[in-house]
Amino acid sequence: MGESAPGHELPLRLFAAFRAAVDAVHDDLARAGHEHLRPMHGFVFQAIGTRGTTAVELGARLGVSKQAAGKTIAALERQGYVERAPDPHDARRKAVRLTDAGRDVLDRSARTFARVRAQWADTLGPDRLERLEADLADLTPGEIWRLDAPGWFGPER
Amino acid sequence: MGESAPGHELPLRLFAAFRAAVDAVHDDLARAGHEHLRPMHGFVFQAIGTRGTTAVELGARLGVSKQAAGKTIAALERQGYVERAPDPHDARRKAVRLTDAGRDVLDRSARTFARVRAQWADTLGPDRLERLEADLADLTPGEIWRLDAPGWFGPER
DNA sequence: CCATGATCGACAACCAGGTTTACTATATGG
DNA sequence: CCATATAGTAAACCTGGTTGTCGATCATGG
Repeated sequence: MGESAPGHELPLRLFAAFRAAVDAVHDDLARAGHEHLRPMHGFVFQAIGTRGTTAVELGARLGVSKQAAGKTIAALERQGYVERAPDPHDARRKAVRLTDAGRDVLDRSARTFARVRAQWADTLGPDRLERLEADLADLTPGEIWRLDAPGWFGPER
Repeated sequence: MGESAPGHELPLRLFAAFRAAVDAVHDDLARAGHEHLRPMHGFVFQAIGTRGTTAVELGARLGVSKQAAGKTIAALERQGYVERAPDPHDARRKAVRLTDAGRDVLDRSARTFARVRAQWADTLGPDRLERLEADLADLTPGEIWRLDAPGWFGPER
C-alpha cells in the first residue's frame, strides 16, 4: 500500500505527456515557418476549425469573453492565419475563416499528433496504448472536446 | 488499423485528466479559503516547496525570468503565502519561505491529489492505474519534475 | 588588499492576453 | 413598430510575462 511517490506525480506525468505531444507539434510548425505560434494557439486553431466561426462562438469555445476572442482573431488576422468576411445573412456577424496558412497549421498539427501517437504505439505497443486511451476516457468521461484551456490557465477572475 | 478519432484526442484526454486533478485541488483550496489561487499557482507553490527558495532559483524552476519570479513572490507575499527574510550568509539574497498559509496550500494539495488518485484507483482498479502510471513514465522518461509550465504556456517569445 | 567580474534583487517600460463596462448596429418577436 | 436581444468594437484596467538597467554584495585573481 505504501505509495512512495508524492501525490502530484501522476498529474505531472499526464501533463508531461500532453506537453511532449504539443511540443512536437510546435517544433514541426516552427520548422514549417510558423515560428511565433504558442501552445495556447493550438486550442484557438482547433476552436476555429475548418468550418469557421465568429467572435462570440469562439469566445464560448475557448472559455473567454467575446472581447478577448475578438482580440485573438484580430491578432491572427494580422499574422495572416484567418480572414474575416461579412455574413450575408446577418450584417452583425463577421464570419472568421482560416486562410491557407491557417489550414496548413491545422493539417500539420493533425499529422504531427498522429506521428506522436504512432511513436507512442511503437514504445508501448498498440495494445497498451489503446488501453491507456480507454483508461483515460474512463477517468474523464465526456470531457474530451473542451477547448477552454486559455481561460482555464490564465489569471482571470 | 483505422483510427476513427482525430489525432488530438489522446493529448486532449491527457490534458483533461491533468485538469480534472488540478480542478479538484483548487475546488478544495477554494473551500478552505484559498479562493483566488489559480491553476498556475500550483506550480509556484511546488517550486517554492517546504525548503524555501530565492527569486533567481524560483525563476529557473518555473522557466521564467528572475524578474517575473520576483513579481510572483511579491504578489504571494501580499497575499500572505510567503515571507522574505535576509539571508544571514549572503546579504544579496532574500530567503523566500512559505508561511503557515502557504504550507496549508501545499498540504491540502498533496492530500487532494492523493484523494483523486484513490478515486481513480477505484474507477480503474489498482492494477490498471499502476499500469497507466508506468506507461506514462515510459512515454515521458525523466520529465517528471519539470515545473516550468508558467513559462511554457504564456505568450513569451 | 583590492580591483574586477559575477550574482542577487529591484525598478522601469513594455507587451500579450485576459477582464468589465459601455456603446453602435442589426435582428427578431410581440 | 417598438422592445429586447445579439454581434462586434472600444476603452480602461489587471496579471504576468519580457528586456534593459542598476546598486549592492560576494568571490576571485593579481
